[in-house]
Amino acid sequence: MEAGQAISALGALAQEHRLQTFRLLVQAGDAGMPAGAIAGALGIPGSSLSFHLAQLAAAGLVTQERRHRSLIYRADYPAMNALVGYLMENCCAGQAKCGPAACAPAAAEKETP
Amino acid sequence: MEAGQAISALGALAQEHRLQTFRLLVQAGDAGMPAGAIAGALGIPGSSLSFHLAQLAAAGLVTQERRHRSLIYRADYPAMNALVGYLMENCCAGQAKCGPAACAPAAAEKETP
DNA sequence: ACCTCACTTCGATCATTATCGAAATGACTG
DNA sequence: CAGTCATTTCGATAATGATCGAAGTGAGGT
Repeated sequence: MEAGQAISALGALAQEHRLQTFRLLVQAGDAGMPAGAIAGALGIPGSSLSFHLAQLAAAGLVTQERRHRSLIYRADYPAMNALVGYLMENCCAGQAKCGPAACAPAAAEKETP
Repeated sequence: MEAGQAISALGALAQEHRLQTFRLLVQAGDAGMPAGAIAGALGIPGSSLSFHLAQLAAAGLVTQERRHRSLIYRADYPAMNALVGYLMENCCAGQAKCGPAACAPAAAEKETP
């Protein structure tokens, strides 16, 4: 992972509504959530949420897929794993038992072998 | 970890020079680095670095300790672990093999049993 | 006790970002 | 093929953050 990507991702998460959104999607797992449901859960107007979802998508943290009339958003687990891996890279000069994190729901495993 | 703390920490890391600083300290491990050495490594004026170090400290990501004439900064590993733990909380609705990350150099172990 | 050096605070300027309602888009449904 | 509904784009406003030089602070050395 490059520094610029990491900064984008961290900046995307450093905002109340976007962090809530991302955690919501992380916990939703493979099922994802439609934009409207997220807006409802956070209690913010759709236009505001759309702005935040665009930022998360630009940072590579979420993906979207059309499902009937709704757009389903999902957390991008490989991106999340890459981000924490970047933060902890060469941790403690490699001297200690520093385990990298890894999260992979069933359907995302293809991207993180 | 509370949401406000996580947002502070993510916001603190979402900046080129602060991210570089933090990663430098993560890799420096228990030894830490004096402010002047960091400023030299990044090529930025001391006043700018001081501003960024204050933000990292306010977010709880680094600690400082006086050592002779220098101030030694160190990454706060428990805070880092808590942050990634917060991001991955209840990941995938708990259905998958989601391992939390943990990094602890020798001298920091007391804080993460 | 003074002086020196490492670092921080101050003040001003510039740039980026969050917010929301209204209007537009575009894909499914009947 | 027209209507409807979920979502995005637009435009304007307000707030927050980054930058740097100069001046200040305070612990250590001599």
